[in-house]
Amino acid sequence: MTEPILSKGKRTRQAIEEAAYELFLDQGYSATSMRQIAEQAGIALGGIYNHFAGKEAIFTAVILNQHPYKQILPIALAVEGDDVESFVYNTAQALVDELGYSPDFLKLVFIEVVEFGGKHMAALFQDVFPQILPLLERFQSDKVRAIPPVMLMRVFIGTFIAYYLTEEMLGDVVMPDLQEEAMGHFADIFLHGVLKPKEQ
Amino acid sequence: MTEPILSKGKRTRQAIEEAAYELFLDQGYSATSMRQIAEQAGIALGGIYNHFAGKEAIFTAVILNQHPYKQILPIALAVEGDDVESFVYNTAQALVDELGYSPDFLKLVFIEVVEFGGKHMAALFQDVFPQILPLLERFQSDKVRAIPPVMLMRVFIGTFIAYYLTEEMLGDVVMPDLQEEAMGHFADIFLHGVLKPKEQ
DNA sequence: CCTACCGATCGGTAGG
DNA sequence: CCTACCGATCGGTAGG
Repeated sequence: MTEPILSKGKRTRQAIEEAAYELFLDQGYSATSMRQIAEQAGIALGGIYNHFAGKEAIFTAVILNQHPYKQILPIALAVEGDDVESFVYNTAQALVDELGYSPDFLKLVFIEVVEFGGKHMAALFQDVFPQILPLLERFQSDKVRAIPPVMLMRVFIGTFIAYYLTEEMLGDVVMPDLQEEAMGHFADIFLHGVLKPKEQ
Repeated sequence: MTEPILSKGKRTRQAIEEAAYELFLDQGYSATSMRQIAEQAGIALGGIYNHFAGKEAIFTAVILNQHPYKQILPIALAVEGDDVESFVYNTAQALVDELGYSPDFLKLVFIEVVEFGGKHMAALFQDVFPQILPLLERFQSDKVRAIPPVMLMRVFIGTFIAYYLTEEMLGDVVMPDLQEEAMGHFADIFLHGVLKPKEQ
Protein backbone atom coordinates (compact mmCIF):
# COMPACT_ATOMS: atom_id res chain seq x y z
CA MET A 1 0.00 0.00 0.00
CA THR A 2 2.95 2.32 0.53
CA GLU A 3 3.64 4.29 -2.62
CA PRO A 4 7.38 4.81 -2.72
CA ILE A 5 8.51 7.96 -4.50
CA LEU A 6 10.26 6.96 -7.68
CA SER A 7 12.42 9.07 -9.94
CA LYS A 8 10.86 9.83 -13.29
CA GLY A 9 13.06 7.32 -15.02
CA LYS A 10 12.08 4.58 -12.61
CA ARG A 11 8.44 5.50 -12.94
CA THR A 12 8.54 5.20 -16.73
CA ARG A 13 10.32 1.89 -16.50
CA GLN A 14 7.69 0.72 -14.05
CA ALA A 15 4.91 1.85 -16.37
CA ILE A 16 6.42 -0.10 -19.24
CA GLU A 17 6.68 -3.25 -17.13
CA GLU A 18 3.10 -2.97 -15.95
CA ALA A 19 1.80 -2.32 -19.44
CA ALA A 20 3.74 -5.28 -20.77
CA TYR A 21 2.57 -7.48 -17.91
CA GLU A 22 -1.09 -6.81 -18.66
CA LEU A 23 -0.66 -7.30 -22.38
CA PHE A 24 1.36 -10.51 -21.99
CA LEU A 25 -1.29 -12.01 -19.73
CA ASP A 26 -3.91 -11.12 -22.27
CA GLN A 27 -2.24 -12.08 -25.53
CA GLY A 28 0.98 -13.90 -24.76
CA TYR A 29 4.44 -12.66 -25.61
CA SER A 30 4.70 -12.91 -29.40
CA ALA A 31 1.24 -11.52 -30.05
CA THR A 32 2.07 -8.41 -28.04
CA SER A 33 3.81 -5.67 -30.00
CA MET A 34 6.24 -3.06 -28.76
CA ARG A 35 3.81 -0.47 -30.08
CA GLN A 36 1.02 -1.80 -27.88
CA ILE A 37 3.31 -1.72 -24.87
CA ALA A 38 4.38 1.84 -25.67
CA GLU A 39 0.81 3.01 -26.10
CA GLN A 40 -0.42 1.40 -22.88
CA ALA A 41 2.57 2.83 -21.02
CA GLY A 42 1.83 6.30 -22.39
CA ILE A 43 5.14 6.66 -24.16
CA ALA A 44 6.40 6.71 -27.75
CA LEU A 45 7.71 3.52 -29.25
CA GLY A 46 11.27 4.75 -29.40
CA GLY A 47 11.20 5.73 -25.77
CA ILE A 48 11.02 2.15 -24.62
CA TYR A 49 14.55 1.55 -25.78
CA ASN A 50 15.86 4.05 -23.27
CA HIS A 51 14.76 1.60 -20.59
CA PHE A 52 15.05 -1.83 -22.13
CA ALA A 53 17.46 -3.33 -24.64
CA GLY A 54 14.64 -5.02 -26.49
CA LYS A 55 11.40 -6.91 -26.23
CA GLU A 56 12.81 -9.96 -24.52
CA ALA A 57 14.49 -7.79 -21.88
CA ILE A 58 11.03 -6.54 -20.95
CA PHE A 59 9.78 -10.07 -20.54
CA THR A 60 12.74 -11.02 -18.40
CA ALA A 61 12.07 -8.07 -16.12
CA VAL A 62 8.36 -8.82 -15.99
CA ILE A 63 8.72 -12.46 -15.10
CA LEU A 64 11.23 -11.65 -12.37
CA ASN A 65 9.11 -8.89 -10.85
CA GLN A 66 5.59 -10.18 -11.44
CA HIS A 67 6.15 -13.87 -11.01
CA PRO A 68 3.28 -15.70 -9.27
CA TYR A 69 5.33 -16.42 -6.18
CA LYS A 70 5.49 -12.67 -5.56
CA GLN A 71 1.74 -12.77 -5.07
CA ILE A 72 1.51 -16.12 -3.38
CA LEU A 73 4.36 -15.96 -0.93
CA PRO A 74 3.13 -13.00 1.15
CA ILE A 75 -0.32 -14.56 1.34
CA ALA A 76 1.01 -17.91 2.47
CA LEU A 77 3.41 -16.35 4.97
CA ALA A 78 0.64 -14.30 6.56
CA VAL A 79 -1.61 -17.29 7.08
CA GLU A 80 -2.33 -18.16 10.69
CA GLY A 81 -2.47 -21.68 12.09
CA ASP A 82 0.02 -23.62 14.18
CA ASP A 83 -0.68 -27.13 12.94
CA VAL A 84 -0.42 -28.49 9.43
CA GLU A 85 -4.13 -28.97 8.92
CA SER A 86 -5.20 -25.44 9.64
CA PHE A 87 -2.23 -24.07 7.74
CA VAL A 88 -3.17 -25.99 4.59
CA TYR A 89 -6.87 -25.16 4.81
CA ASN A 90 -6.29 -21.51 5.64
CA THR A 91 -3.77 -21.13 2.85
CA ALA A 92 -6.17 -22.71 0.39
CA GLN A 93 -8.91 -20.35 1.51
CA ALA A 94 -6.67 -17.29 1.48
CA LEU A 95 -5.34 -18.00 -1.99
CA VAL A 96 -8.77 -18.42 -3.51
CA ASP A 97 -9.93 -15.26 -1.75
CA GLU A 98 -7.03 -13.21 -3.05
CA LEU A 99 -6.47 -14.71 -6.48
CA GLY A 100 -10.02 -15.61 -7.42
CA TYR A 101 -10.82 -18.65 -9.52
CA SER A 102 -8.88 -17.66 -12.59
CA PRO A 103 -5.41 -19.03 -13.35
CA ASP A 104 -4.23 -15.61 -14.49
CA PHE A 105 -1.47 -15.62 -11.92
CA LEU A 106 -0.05 -18.72 -13.61
CA LYS A 107 -0.06 -17.39 -17.14
CA LEU A 108 3.41 -15.87 -16.97
CA VAL A 109 4.86 -19.28 -16.21
CA PHE A 110 2.90 -20.80 -19.06
CA ILE A 111 4.21 -18.15 -21.42
CA GLU A 112 7.70 -18.91 -20.20
CA VAL A 113 7.19 -22.61 -20.90
CA VAL A 114 5.44 -22.20 -24.25
CA GLU A 115 7.20 -19.25 -25.83
CA PHE A 116 10.65 -19.47 -24.26
CA GLY A 117 11.04 -23.18 -23.67
CA GLY A 118 11.63 -22.48 -20.00
CA LYS A 119 15.00 -20.84 -20.49
CA HIS A 120 14.52 -18.22 -17.75
CA MET A 121 13.52 -20.84 -15.22
CA ALA A 122 16.96 -21.32 -13.70
CA ALA A 123 17.44 -17.63 -12.95
CA LEU A 124 13.94 -17.48 -11.60
CA PHE A 125 14.47 -20.44 -9.36
CA GLN A 126 17.54 -18.93 -7.75
CA ASP A 127 15.42 -15.96 -6.80
CA VAL A 128 12.50 -17.98 -5.48
CA PHE A 129 14.00 -20.93 -3.70
CA PRO A 130 15.45 -19.23 -0.60
CA GLN A 131 12.18 -17.44 -0.02
CA ILE A 132 9.99 -20.52 0.04
CA LEU A 133 12.20 -22.27 2.54
CA PRO A 134 10.38 -20.70 5.52
CA LEU A 135 7.20 -22.36 4.29
CA LEU A 136 8.82 -25.74 4.66
CA GLU A 137 8.87 -25.31 8.42
CA ARG A 138 5.12 -25.10 8.54
CA PHE A 139 4.96 -28.70 7.44
CA GLN A 140 7.28 -29.75 10.24
CA SER A 141 5.11 -31.94 12.39
CA ASP A 142 5.13 -35.48 13.70
CA LYS A 143 1.70 -35.86 12.17
CA VAL A 144 3.26 -35.82 8.75
CA ARG A 145 4.35 -39.01 7.04
CA ALA A 146 7.97 -39.61 6.14
CA ILE A 147 8.23 -37.68 2.89
CA PRO A 148 11.25 -35.62 1.80
CA PRO A 149 10.44 -32.00 2.71
CA VAL A 150 11.25 -30.70 -0.76
CA MET A 151 8.87 -33.24 -2.22
CA LEU A 152 6.24 -32.15 0.29
CA MET A 153 6.56 -28.56 -0.82
CA ARG A 154 6.53 -29.56 -4.45
CA VAL A 155 3.32 -31.55 -4.16
CA PHE A 156 1.78 -28.73 -2.13
CA ILE A 157 2.55 -26.17 -4.80
CA GLY A 158 1.59 -28.67 -7.47
CA THR A 159 -1.79 -29.20 -5.85
CA PHE A 160 -2.62 -25.52 -6.17
CA ILE A 161 -1.46 -25.41 -9.74
CA ALA A 162 -3.55 -28.48 -10.46
CA TYR A 163 -6.59 -26.83 -8.93
CA TYR A 164 -6.27 -23.69 -11.02
CA LEU A 165 -5.39 -25.40 -14.26
CA THR A 166 -8.23 -27.91 -14.07
CA GLU A 167 -10.46 -25.02 -13.07
CA GLU A 168 -9.61 -23.38 -16.37
CA MET A 169 -9.88 -26.61 -18.30
CA LEU A 170 -13.28 -27.67 -17.12
CA GLY A 171 -14.44 -25.29 -14.44
CA ASP A 172 -16.94 -23.33 -16.49
CA VAL A 173 -18.21 -26.21 -18.51
CA VAL A 174 -19.01 -28.73 -15.85
CA MET A 175 -20.14 -28.33 -12.25
CA PRO A 176 -20.15 -24.58 -11.91
CA ASP A 177 -21.99 -25.02 -8.62
CA LEU A 178 -19.26 -27.18 -7.13
CA GLN A 179 -16.71 -24.45 -7.67
CA GLU A 180 -16.78 -23.12 -4.15
CA GLU A 181 -16.04 -26.51 -2.67
CA ALA A 182 -13.51 -27.67 -5.21
CA MET A 183 -10.50 -26.09 -3.56
CA GLY A 184 -11.61 -27.63 -0.29
CA HIS A 185 -11.50 -31.07 -1.87
CA PHE A 186 -8.03 -30.49 -3.22
CA ALA A 187 -6.77 -29.37 0.17
CA ASP A 188 -8.52 -32.24 1.87
CA ILE A 189 -7.08 -34.90 -0.41
CA PHE A 190 -3.63 -33.37 -0.13
CA LEU A 191 -3.84 -33.41 3.64
CA HIS A 192 -4.99 -37.00 3.85
CA GLY A 193 -2.20 -37.87 1.45
CA VAL A 194 0.43 -36.26 3.59
CA LEU A 195 -0.65 -36.96 7.14
CA LYS A 196 -0.24 -40.17 9.05
CA PRO A 197 -3.54 -41.98 9.40
CA LYS A 198 -5.33 -41.07 12.59
CA GLU A 199 -6.17 -43.89 14.91
CA GLN A 200 -9.78 -43.24 15.68
CA MET B 1 0.65 -48.78 -35.96
CA THR B 2 -1.74 -49.38 -38.87
CA GLU B 3 -1.07 -46.93 -41.68
CA PRO B 4 -4.45 -46.21 -43.27
CA ILE B 5 -4.34 -45.31 -46.95
CA LEU B 6 -5.28 -41.66 -47.30
CA SER B 7 -6.24 -39.78 -50.39
CA LYS B 8 -3.70 -37.22 -51.53
CA GLY B 9 -5.80 -34.36 -50.22
CA LYS B 10 -6.11 -35.98 -46.81
CA ARG B 11 -2.41 -36.70 -46.75
CA THR B 12 -1.53 -33.09 -47.44
CA ARG B 13 -3.93 -31.92 -44.80
CA GLN B 14 -2.39 -34.35 -42.37
CA ALA B 15 1.11 -33.13 -43.24
CA ILE B 16 0.07 -29.54 -42.57
CA GLU B 17 -1.39 -30.47 -39.19
CA GLU B 18 1.69 -32.39 -38.16
CA ALA B 19 4.02 -29.62 -39.28
CA ALA B 20 1.95 -27.07 -37.38
CA TYR B 21 1.83 -29.28 -34.30
CA GLU B 22 5.60 -29.54 -34.10
CA LEU B 23 6.12 -25.85 -34.69
CA PHE B 24 3.46 -24.81 -32.19
CA LEU B 25 5.02 -26.98 -29.48
CA ASP B 26 8.36 -25.43 -30.21
CA GLN B 27 7.49 -21.78 -30.61
CA GLY B 28 3.91 -21.26 -29.61
CA TYR B 29 1.13 -20.15 -31.94
CA SER B 30 1.87 -16.51 -32.71
CA ALA B 31 5.58 -17.04 -33.20
CA THR B 32 4.88 -19.70 -35.81
CA SER B 33 4.34 -18.38 -39.32
CA MET B 34 2.25 -19.83 -42.11
CA ARG B 35 5.43 -19.91 -44.19
CA GLN B 36 7.17 -22.10 -41.63
CA ILE B 37 4.21 -24.46 -41.59
CA ALA B 38 4.15 -24.60 -45.39
CA GLU B 39 7.86 -25.29 -45.61
CA GLN B 40 7.79 -28.04 -42.97
CA ALA B 41 4.77 -29.60 -44.66
CA GLY B 42 6.55 -29.55 -48.03
CA ILE B 43 4.02 -27.31 -49.70
CA ALA B 44 3.82 -23.76 -51.00
CA LEU B 45 2.35 -21.09 -48.75
CA GLY B 46 -0.71 -20.60 -50.91
CA GLY B 47 -1.43 -24.30 -50.92
CA ILE B 48 -2.30 -24.30 -47.24
CA TYR B 49 -5.43 -22.31 -47.96
CA ASN B 50 -6.83 -25.15 -50.01
CA HIS B 51 -7.06 -27.10 -46.78
CA PHE B 52 -7.60 -24.56 -44.04
CA ALA B 53 -9.46 -21.27 -43.94
CA GLY B 54 -6.65 -19.60 -42.04
CA LYS B 55 -4.07 -19.94 -39.33
CA GLU B 56 -6.50 -20.29 -36.46
CA ALA B 57 -8.36 -23.06 -38.28
CA ILE B 58 -5.11 -25.01 -38.27
CA PHE B 59 -4.75 -24.55 -34.53
CA THR B 60 -8.32 -25.65 -33.92
CA ALA B 61 -7.73 -28.80 -35.92
CA VAL B 62 -4.43 -29.46 -34.18
CA ILE B 63 -5.75 -29.09 -30.67
CA LEU B 64 -8.69 -31.36 -31.42
CA ASN B 65 -6.56 -34.07 -33.02
CA GLN B 66 -3.36 -33.85 -31.02
CA HIS B 67 -4.76 -33.00 -27.61
CA PRO B 68 -2.91 -34.63 -24.69
CA TYR B 69 -5.84 -36.84 -23.82
CA LYS B 70 -5.41 -38.55 -27.18
CA GLN B 71 -2.04 -39.74 -25.93
CA ILE B 72 -2.96 -40.33 -22.33
CA LEU B 73 -6.29 -42.06 -22.64
CA PRO B 74 -5.11 -45.14 -24.53
CA ILE B 75 -2.24 -45.55 -22.10
CA ALA B 76 -4.48 -45.29 -19.06
CA LEU B 77 -7.10 -47.59 -20.55
CA ALA B 78 -4.52 -50.26 -21.30
CA VAL B 79 -3.17 -50.31 -17.76
CA GLU B 80 -3.67 -53.55 -15.86
CA GLY B 81 -4.63 -53.80 -12.21
CA ASP B 82 -7.93 -54.59 -10.56
CA ASP B 83 -7.65 -52.52 -7.42
CA VAL B 84 -7.20 -48.77 -7.12
CA GLU B 85 -3.67 -48.90 -5.78
CA SER B 86 -2.17 -50.89 -8.57
CA PHE B 87 -4.15 -48.94 -11.14
CA VAL B 88 -2.78 -45.62 -9.89
CA TYR B 89 0.80 -46.84 -9.57
CA ASN B 90 0.76 -48.61 -12.92
CA THR B 91 -0.75 -45.63 -14.67
CA ALA B 92 1.86 -43.34 -13.17
CA GLN B 93 4.59 -45.69 -14.33
CA ALA B 94 3.13 -46.15 -17.79
CA LEU B 95 2.69 -42.43 -18.35
CA VAL B 96 6.26 -41.60 -17.40
CA ASP B 97 7.48 -44.46 -19.57
CA GLU B 98 5.54 -43.29 -22.60
CA LEU B 99 5.67 -39.53 -22.22
CA GLY B 100 9.08 -39.07 -20.65
CA TYR B 101 9.80 -36.35 -18.12
CA SER B 102 9.01 -33.42 -20.35
CA PRO B 103 5.69 -31.58 -20.22
CA ASP B 104 5.58 -31.35 -24.01
CA PHE B 105 2.29 -33.15 -24.12
CA LEU B 106 0.79 -30.33 -22.06
CA LYS B 107 2.04 -27.48 -24.17
CA LEU B 108 -0.95 -27.39 -26.51
CA VAL B 109 -3.22 -26.74 -23.56
CA PHE B 110 -0.89 -24.03 -22.29
CA ILE B 111 -0.94 -22.39 -25.72
CA GLU B 112 -4.71 -22.56 -25.67
CA VAL B 113 -4.79 -20.87 -22.26
CA VAL B 114 -2.14 -18.25 -23.01
CA GLU B 115 -2.75 -17.34 -26.62
CA PHE B 116 -6.46 -18.02 -26.97
CA GLY B 117 -7.77 -17.35 -23.49
CA GLY B 118 -9.18 -20.86 -23.36
CA LYS B 119 -11.86 -20.21 -25.95
CA HIS B 120 -11.64 -23.66 -27.56
CA MET B 121 -11.93 -25.40 -24.22
CA ALA B 122 -15.67 -25.97 -24.33
CA ALA B 123 -15.59 -27.71 -27.72
CA LEU B 124 -12.65 -29.73 -26.55
CA PHE B 125 -14.36 -30.79 -23.40
CA GLN B 126 -17.38 -32.12 -25.22
CA ASP B 127 -15.05 -34.35 -27.17
CA VAL B 128 -13.09 -35.55 -24.16
CA PHE B 129 -15.60 -35.99 -21.38
CA PRO B 130 -17.46 -39.08 -22.57
CA GLN B 131 -14.18 -40.85 -23.20
CA ILE B 132 -12.77 -40.41 -19.72
CA LEU B 133 -15.91 -41.73 -18.07
CA PRO B 134 -14.69 -45.35 -18.28
CA LEU B 135 -11.70 -44.34 -16.18
CA LEU B 136 -14.01 -43.30 -13.38
CA GLU B 137 -15.02 -46.93 -12.85
CA ARG B 138 -11.47 -47.87 -12.01
CA PHE B 139 -11.75 -45.76 -8.88
CA GLN B 140 -14.92 -47.56 -7.84
CA SER B 141 -13.91 -49.30 -4.65
CA ASP B 142 -15.01 -49.41 -1.04
CA LYS B 143 -11.43 -48.59 -0.15
CA VAL B 144 -11.94 -45.09 -1.48
CA ARG B 145 -13.14 -42.30 0.77
CA ALA B 146 -16.42 -40.51 0.11
CA ILE B 147 -15.40 -38.06 -2.58
CA PRO B 148 -17.52 -37.07 -5.58
CA PRO B 149 -16.27 -39.22 -8.49
CA VAL B 150 -15.82 -36.25 -10.79
CA MET B 151 -13.69 -34.58 -8.16
CA LEU B 152 -11.69 -37.76 -7.82
CA MET B 153 -10.97 -37.80 -11.51
CA ARG B 154 -10.14 -34.12 -11.48
CA VAL B 155 -7.60 -34.44 -8.69
CA PHE B 156 -6.15 -37.52 -10.37
CA ILE B 157 -5.62 -35.67 -13.63
CA GLY B 158 -4.47 -32.62 -11.72
CA THR B 159 -1.86 -34.65 -9.88
CA PHE B 160 -0.25 -35.67 -13.16
CA ILE B 161 -0.32 -32.13 -14.48
CA ALA B 162 1.21 -30.96 -11.23
CA TYR B 163 3.98 -33.50 -11.55
CA TYR B 164 4.90 -32.48 -15.07
CA LEU B 165 4.63 -28.77 -14.54
CA THR B 166 6.73 -28.74 -11.39
CA GLU B 167 9.12 -31.01 -13.21
CA GLU B 168 9.59 -28.29 -15.81
CA MET B 169 9.71 -25.57 -13.20
CA LEU B 170 12.37 -27.03 -10.98
CA GLY B 171 13.19 -30.49 -12.21
CA ASP B 172 16.51 -29.73 -13.85
CA VAL B 173 17.67 -27.20 -11.33
CA VAL B 174 17.18 -29.07 -8.12
CA MET B 175 17.34 -32.76 -7.30
CA PRO B 176 18.00 -34.24 -10.71
CA ASP B 177 18.73 -37.54 -8.99
CA LEU B 178 15.32 -37.68 -7.33
CA GLN B 179 13.62 -37.51 -10.70
CA GLU B 180 12.97 -41.19 -11.02
CA GLU B 181 11.22 -41.36 -7.69
CA ALA B 182 9.29 -38.11 -7.93
CA MET B 183 6.32 -39.52 -9.82
CA GLY B 184 6.15 -42.30 -7.26
CA HIS B 185 5.80 -39.74 -4.50
CA PHE B 186 3.02 -37.94 -6.32
CA ALA B 187 1.13 -41.19 -6.86
CA ASP B 188 1.73 -42.23 -3.28
CA ILE B 189 0.46 -38.99 -1.80
CA PHE B 190 -2.54 -39.02 -4.09
CA LEU B 191 -3.39 -42.56 -3.05
CA HIS B 192 -3.10 -41.86 0.65
CA GLY B 193 -5.24 -38.82 0.10
CA VAL B 194 -7.96 -40.74 -1.59
CA LEU B 195 -8.06 -44.06 0.25
CA LYS B 196 -9.62 -44.76 3.59
CA PRO B 197 -6.98 -45.20 6.26
CA LYS B 198 -5.99 -48.81 6.69
CA GLU B 199 -6.42 -50.26 10.13
CA GLN B 200 -3.08 -51.91 10.68
C1' DC C 1 -1.39 -26.55 -55.76
C1' DC C 2 2.19 -22.68 -57.03
C1' DT C 3 3.84 -17.89 -58.25
C1' DA C 4 3.73 -13.44 -57.43
C1' DC C 5 1.90 -10.10 -55.16
C1' DC C 6 -1.00 -7.07 -51.53
C1' DG C 7 -1.29 -3.87 -47.49
C1' DA C 8 -0.22 -4.04 -42.77
C1' DT C 9 2.63 -4.53 -39.14
C1' DC C 10 6.68 -6.14 -36.97
C1' DG C 11 11.24 -5.02 -33.87
C1' DG C 12 14.45 -1.77 -33.88
C1' DT C 13 17.24 2.65 -34.84
C1' DA C 14 19.15 7.36 -36.33
C1' DG C 15 19.05 11.82 -35.27
C1' DG C 16 17.79 15.31 -32.78
C1' DC D 1 12.02 10.96 -24.85
C1' DC D 2 9.80 11.70 -29.77
C1' DT D 3 9.58 11.67 -34.97
C1' DA D 4 10.38 9.49 -38.87
C1' DC D 5 12.17 6.01 -40.88
C1' DC D 6 14.53 1.11 -42.00
C1' DG D 7 14.35 -3.70 -43.89
C1' DA D 8 12.00 -7.80 -42.87
C1' DT D 9 8.21 -10.45 -42.31
C1' DC D 10 3.49 -11.15 -41.40
C1' DG D 11 -1.41 -13.43 -42.92
C1' DG D 12 -3.75 -13.76 -46.81
C1' DT D 13 -5.24 -13.65 -51.92
C1' DA D 14 -5.68 -13.32 -57.19
C1' DG D 15 -4.95 -15.71 -61.06
C1' DG D 16 -3.73 -19.32 -63.36
